[in-house]
Amino acid sequence: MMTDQTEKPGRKPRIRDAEATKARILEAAKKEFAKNGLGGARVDDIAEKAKANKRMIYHYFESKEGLFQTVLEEAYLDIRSAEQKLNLEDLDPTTALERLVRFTWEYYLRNPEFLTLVNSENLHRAKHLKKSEIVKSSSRKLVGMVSDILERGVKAGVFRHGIDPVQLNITIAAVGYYYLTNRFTGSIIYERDLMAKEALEERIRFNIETIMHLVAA
Amino acid sequence: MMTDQTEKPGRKPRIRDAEATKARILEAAKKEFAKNGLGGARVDDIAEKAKANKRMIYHYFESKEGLFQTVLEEAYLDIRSAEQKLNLEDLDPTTALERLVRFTWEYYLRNPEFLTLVNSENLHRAKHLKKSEIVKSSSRKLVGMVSDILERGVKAGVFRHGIDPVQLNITIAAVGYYYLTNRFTGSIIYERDLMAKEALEERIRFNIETIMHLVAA
DNA sequence: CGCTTAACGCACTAACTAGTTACTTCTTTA
DNA sequence: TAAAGAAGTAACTAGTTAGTGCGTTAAGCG
Repeated sequence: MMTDQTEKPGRKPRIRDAEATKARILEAAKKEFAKNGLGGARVDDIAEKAKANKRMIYHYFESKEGLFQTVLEEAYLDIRSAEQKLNLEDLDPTTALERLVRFTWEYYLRNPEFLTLVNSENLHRAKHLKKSEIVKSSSRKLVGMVSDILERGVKAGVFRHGIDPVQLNITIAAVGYYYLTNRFTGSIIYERDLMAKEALEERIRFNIETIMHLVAA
Repeated sequence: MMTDQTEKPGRKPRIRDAEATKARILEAAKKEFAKNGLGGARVDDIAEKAKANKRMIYHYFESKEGLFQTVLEEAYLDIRSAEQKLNLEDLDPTTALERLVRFTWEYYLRNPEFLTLVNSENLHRAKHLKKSEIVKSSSRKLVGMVSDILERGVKAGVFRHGIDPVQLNITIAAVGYYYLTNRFTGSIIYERDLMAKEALEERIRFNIETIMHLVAA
């Protein structure tokens, strides 16, 4: 059936912008996947919230899983690129390490979707991330950064010798990640509001202490 | 329609055992929820794997969410009860703390469903756990245990003063939990098999070091 | 032994869900 | 300016899914 739209003066002509539509879909998808997981997210809801047609999702991303993979990859690239911008190599080792711990904490705090996306990906045994070569190479840089800080610290006599940069990296992530991803069950188990302003401040202080005691000479 | 079963000599009469059926359903549900999350798990699959009829799930647990809540509650009670059996109050503070760190790690390692169930519950903002009074009270005992170890350690001059037992508790959980729940993405990011025997041994050693340095006087 | 109660099972439904078909409409460029 | 191709849409399909209605069967008890 044909509708003669020139007859209706009130209708707005659709503005076409592939990149903008793609970006809206990705943003909506990130929120939905983070809120409900890969299995719980609904393609129809994502389309609606992106103010796009569902068909466009399949046009740009092939499938729901293809969309998830893109969302996940972008999330990893975002945190890795933010880490690069810290310029830790220009700071003395102690300051650099503290800054990384603080950054990691604040990134998780401001981007809680990242935590949920990673959890979702682990539920699926990382089958989407496996395919992403660029995420691997950007992660290598992060390990290199921490490795460099450790070496400089040992040379300066402020850090102890023999710490594995990968283990340290994991631990820096762990002390923030666990607290924040489990903030709901944690608030019940420990009977305090883990997301209260003072609680958050106390936690980052504690985390910095933990890491500093761990590396101290 | 009526089937005269006395005519068929080969058929085995169903053995009726409400408790056993309930237990089989719970066991199957734990596995399914852990594998696929609350949203991804299928009630039909749970029924099949429990060798029970789907109708029984609704008979005993009212709904899929009711079943999830029971599974989750049992999981928490199991770890809390295992912690109680450690008898940490009979050990000197340093040994007691190391034992708790090791126990937590090994529990997570042997019961990976626990990690996934907790993740799933946090995706749902802990709405099921909120209702469970018994989980709260058993968690209070855990914090009390750590609190006691810390106090004894300070008195004995081996631990430093002023450490918050809740923060310590969270950190002990964190360093194991993060590593294991993110073992799939972690193995890609850090380009090593995090679940290899030596990797696991290295990690528990590192975690004990982390906690010991943190509390050391 | 017969009766009640609780365990159990089949077959169904109403709502949902990922993905598709078959179009229309806008934009660019030869 | 016309044609081609890309962006966008609505309605549909085939398969799933949580939850139920209702009948059957075993076990315990007076």
